[in-house]
Amino acid sequence: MDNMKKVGSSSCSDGFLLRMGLNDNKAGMQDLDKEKINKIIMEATKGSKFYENELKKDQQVNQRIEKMMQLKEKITTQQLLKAQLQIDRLVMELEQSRNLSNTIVHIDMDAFYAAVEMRDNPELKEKPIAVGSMSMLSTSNYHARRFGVRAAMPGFIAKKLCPHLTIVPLNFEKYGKVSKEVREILTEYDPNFMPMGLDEAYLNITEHLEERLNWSEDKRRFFYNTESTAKKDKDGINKSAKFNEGGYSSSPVLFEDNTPLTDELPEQIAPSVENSVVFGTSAEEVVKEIRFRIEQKTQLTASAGIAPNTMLAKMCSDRNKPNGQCRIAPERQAVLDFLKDLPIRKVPGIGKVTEKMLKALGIVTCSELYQQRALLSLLFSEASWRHFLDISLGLGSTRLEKDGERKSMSTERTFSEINRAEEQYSLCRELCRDLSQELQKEGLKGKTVTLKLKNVNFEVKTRASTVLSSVSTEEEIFAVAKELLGTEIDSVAPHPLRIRLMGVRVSGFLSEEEKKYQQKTITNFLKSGKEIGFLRLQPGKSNQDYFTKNSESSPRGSFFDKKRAARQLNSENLSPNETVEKQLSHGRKSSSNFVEETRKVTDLQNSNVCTIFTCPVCFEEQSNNNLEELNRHIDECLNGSLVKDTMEISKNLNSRENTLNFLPQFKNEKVDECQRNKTDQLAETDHSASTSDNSISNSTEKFTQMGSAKLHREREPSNLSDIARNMCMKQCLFPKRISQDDDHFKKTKYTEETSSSRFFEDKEENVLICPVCNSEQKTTSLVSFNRHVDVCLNKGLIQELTEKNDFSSKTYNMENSNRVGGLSRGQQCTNPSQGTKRSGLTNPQSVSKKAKSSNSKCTIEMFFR
DNA sequence: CGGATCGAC
DNA sequence: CTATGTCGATCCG
Repeated sequence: MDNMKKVGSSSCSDGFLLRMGLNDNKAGMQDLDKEKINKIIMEATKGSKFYENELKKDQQVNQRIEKMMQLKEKITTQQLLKAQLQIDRLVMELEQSRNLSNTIVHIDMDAFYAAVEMRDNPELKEKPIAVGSMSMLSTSNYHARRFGVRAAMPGFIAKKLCPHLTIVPLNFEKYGKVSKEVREILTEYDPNFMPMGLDEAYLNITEHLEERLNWSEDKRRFFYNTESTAKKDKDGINKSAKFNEGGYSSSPVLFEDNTPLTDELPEQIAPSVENSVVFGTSAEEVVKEIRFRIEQKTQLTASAGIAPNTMLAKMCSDRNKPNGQCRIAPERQAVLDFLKDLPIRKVPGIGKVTEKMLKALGIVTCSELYQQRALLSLLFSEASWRHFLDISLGLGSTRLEKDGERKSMSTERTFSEINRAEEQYSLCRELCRDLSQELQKEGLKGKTVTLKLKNVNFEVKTRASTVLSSVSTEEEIFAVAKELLGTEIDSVAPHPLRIRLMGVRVSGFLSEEEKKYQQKTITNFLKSGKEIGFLRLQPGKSNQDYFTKNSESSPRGSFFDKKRAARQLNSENLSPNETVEKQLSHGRKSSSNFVEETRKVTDLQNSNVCTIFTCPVCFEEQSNNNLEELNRHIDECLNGSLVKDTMEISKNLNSRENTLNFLPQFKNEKVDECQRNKTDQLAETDHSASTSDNSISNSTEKFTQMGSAKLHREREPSNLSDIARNMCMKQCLFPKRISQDDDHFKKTKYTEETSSSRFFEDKEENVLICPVCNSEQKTTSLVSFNRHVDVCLNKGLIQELTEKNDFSSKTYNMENSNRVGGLSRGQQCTNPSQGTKRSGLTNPQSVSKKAKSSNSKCTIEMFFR
């Protein structure tokens, strides 16, 4: 039996192939090798529009990589060392927050759709099949995979790879049913389990495990589904066995992993009970039990991963696929061992592009990802490198977060070329109808409508438009989408728009809070600081113009200018009272809304309930009972005191730079901000860090608030941790030293002048803390201090730092700096944050980045958010 | 905000 | 005979 299993599993080339990701060798002779597969695919692909577009996209990625490499060239050893120090601090914090106390399970049904189809149609067993259409396959069975037939491959190409391939059309209804059956089982182990699509789910079985300890054997006993087995016997249990490929044992077709059930169970099986099996109390046993039950119930097999967090669990479930399971023990070292040689591509969230970019840096495995952390932090956005760091440390989410509110909803359709405008419009309407139905199911309304078009050359375009009141009905959505579509049609006129796909999306949903004050009292309206309908009131323009951003006004033009201009016009033409009323009336449906809003305003005036308004411009509370006064105040704010006021705020924010830059920024919103490259950001980092750490905290707090659309003005106390403070202090020292060495910093001279230098300027004698060894250094000159720092660095103290952190030095051998990889920036990691919750801002770079980005937007338009 | 891009399935 | 999907999230400018 044991033997058979082993033979079964090792001769099961499916499993092998899947695990390897590719089938390069050792496969049966009818299998195609990788080269041959690629050749066939290439022949089928070459010359197609699709392929040309793929090439184009590929080149874009290559350009990005090239850009990154250029940026990398500019990175100095010093920068790298500095980054290394910062990150290793962070690593220590992350280590401390590592949470291994949860047991997360990822369940993944094997070749789900294909397996269901095979189960329901015995004729398909043993044959290579795929589910989908000639245009696109959703999945394939393991037999077909030997020919290179994969999910997301068009059927006609699959046919070339495997002429005998049977393609079964999708039948979601059926899969949904099966999926439900599986979920019924899962919910017993974790009522809050998180399904991911029809064939995957995460469970947190921590609690179950605890309870289970006290369970009697009976509660852990499960019976073979004799009925089903009997049926299978008639139907052909052989087929079943074959379906499971490689002769996984007859009935429960499980446990081909190295701790076969049979080894553990004999004593546990109560001799009196035939046809049953008792599972133990360990996590592995629980998962075996789950898989056993799934198979008994659905005749389908699942793979599973057990680990301390979701990311690891997912990667784990991939390891012994199909019909296998794998566990990462809740120990730090076990996690690191698992990751050591794991290709980054296996990590959820790392896709084709990210893989390629990292590969250009010589990074293929997770441990390399760790080794290059300093470099990555200089080349990628903070969100990206933090995510990389989480990955390389094996950190991930330890709870199954309720999927937050959705942020968008969309629908799209591919079809054969449509080029008649009329048809395009009706298609568009259809999409809007579908979408609106879905939206209304969830009771959602959104303010942004996006139209997506793919032309016959596979080039994709999206065009969005944000309107002032949220939409959800077919008519409302279509009204916006129609405009967008019209603009696109016009833009290629007199040629027809030749498209093969159209999609419509709605986003910008109202939050719960917003939904409430959508019930609009003027008080909430003003306090919320939400848009006020200035735009609509500009004479000579139809409202329509404002609903699509295609009117002549430059899209990047100053919001403020528009708003103010409109506002001024209003003031001239309308009494203050009317102004507010008008502001409240929402464009398009103005007549009905207007009446309604007017009534509300009147109500408001007649009531004494709300006597305090927050001015949306200056944020001062206005305790005016009457709207006239309020309007007058707003007018004043907008016309006169605005600039002054804002500058005061700016000063309050305690950033010299802000104040200095405010005016130019105000006049010309297109600050050089956007053009800064990553290296500039370094300068920025140093710069902000060079002010006192107090000011950093304060301004950070402040900016954060500003951005958050909550219009508080109070100053929050600093809440940076001591560690972060410390880091900021260190930051103060390094910029100076780097600025002497690095051309780039010379360019941004103002940085030094405005802040950094004051640490040194008038003091011939300083006591400075060496950022490396932490000892106090009396220095008479920067040069001598820097010399000390150099010595420290060269001593390899960084290594010590790492080792203190007890980072497996085998696994992560961080040779200093010589490994300077370098890349370009721009790569974004788009993975949903799977990171564990971390407290606050602990990284100077992040501090400055936040402050900076908020800073750049610290114009009046901010107040209108 | 708008547009493009990435990744999951 | 042809023929390469749908969705949500994120990030930059």
